[in-house]
Amino acid sequence: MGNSWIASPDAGAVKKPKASSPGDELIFYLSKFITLTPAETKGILDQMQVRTFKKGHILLREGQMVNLSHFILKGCIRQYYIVDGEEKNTHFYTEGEPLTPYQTTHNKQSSKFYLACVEDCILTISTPEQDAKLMAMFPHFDTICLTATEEELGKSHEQLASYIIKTPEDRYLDLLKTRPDLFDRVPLYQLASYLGIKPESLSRIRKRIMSK
Amino acid sequence: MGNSWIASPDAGAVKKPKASSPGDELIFYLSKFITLTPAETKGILDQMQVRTFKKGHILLREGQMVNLSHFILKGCIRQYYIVDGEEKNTHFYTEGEPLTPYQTTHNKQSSKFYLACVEDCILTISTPEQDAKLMAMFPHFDTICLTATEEELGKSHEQLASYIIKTPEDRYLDLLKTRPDLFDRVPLYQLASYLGIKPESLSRIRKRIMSK
DNA sequence: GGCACTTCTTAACCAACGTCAATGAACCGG
DNA sequence: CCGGTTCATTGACGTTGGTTAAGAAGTGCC
Repeated sequence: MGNSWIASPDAGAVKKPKASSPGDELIFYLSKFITLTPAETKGILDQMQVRTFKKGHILLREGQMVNLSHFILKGCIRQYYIVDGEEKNTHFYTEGEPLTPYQTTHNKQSSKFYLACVEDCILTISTPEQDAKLMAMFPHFDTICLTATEEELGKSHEQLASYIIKTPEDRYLDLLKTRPDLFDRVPLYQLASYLGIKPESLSRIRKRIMSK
Repeated sequence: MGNSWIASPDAGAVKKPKASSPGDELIFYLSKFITLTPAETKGILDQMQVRTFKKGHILLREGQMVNLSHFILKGCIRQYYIVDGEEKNTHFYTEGEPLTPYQTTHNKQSSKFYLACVEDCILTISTPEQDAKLMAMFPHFDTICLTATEEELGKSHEQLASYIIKTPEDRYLDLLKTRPDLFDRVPLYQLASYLGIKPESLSRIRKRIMSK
């Protein structure tokens, strides 16, 4: 609603050449790990391909072997599996997060999950070839990627631990604290499956908490 | 039992200079990602520090800021949190797996979990400085690490998905299939917490399955 | 406005896990 | 061999989540 970046009414395909602000998000992310020279910053922004996608657009389907990497400049993307005809959400990615299909890229396996836009999205897009080009341009770029990936792995381990250790109610309260924005962007029934429960149970948990 | 590698009776501290077979495990692991030249193989093995640890030895405690990396040549290590005085196991690492304390290393945070030897273990040990030295010796070593870390991240995402999607019974059956060795090495009550349930529930699940 | 669709909530009933307590098997040390 | 410890199992009972069905609130379209 009222998002000035979404100019075109058709789904996707609007190329955004190094516009002023969207690239900043990516540069900010990278500068968490390394200090970029102006030349490097320019090189990255010149390389950068940006596209918009409409709410509901499916970036990746089960069985596909797409291996594009994305970085979210604006919007929200959910990862989900379909089990017995039911969507099970396992991740919500938002602004400033990288999105790499590891299984597909390295093991030449087809994807087991879906990726879909929860809202209108602005994403960078890069092929493995483009990534390799950037690596070649900037010698220490793979060190950045290693650090970033290790950070993601640490987060993933912590999240896994929270599923083993905590109750769904605990996880709901955690999510309220750590990612309150999701409650304005994602319907509750999708967050329910992310918490590992059914929408009816989430309702009961919310009711239970209210009366405390 | 009858493990000829465990020669010394005291906990840890037995340095094993590039002995014949234990290093092979590490070289095999690395060769999954890259073809090593004989010189590289020798360099890695020369750098390699190996120590044995006795069953029950705690490698890392909650609150510590140790940042040693390990690679398991022999044995089994469990990662666990202590919540309300109870141990909650979140990972079991076995032969041929790397063990890096990401949070501690990068974010200078103290560890939230413990690492303990389930059995007598033979591990490589390396400091961040030694890792950096290897990186400097072999230009593409960080690319290997990136690939390995991305693979770990993919696995972690899949495991997280299994907790969101599956029932404890499903996870028990999965574990029987994918890591049957754990049932000979790890007591059931520890596997129970790994499956996200209490030992009593695991008993009931096993009984339920028996009668089918 | 009226209708369809989506999303969230509620209720009743059942299945599964947690809790508490007790039992028994296997193992270890003296 | 005995006594203590660890580990797995079982039963009774309470709590929580799943299932099914229904309804209410909000949204968009004709």
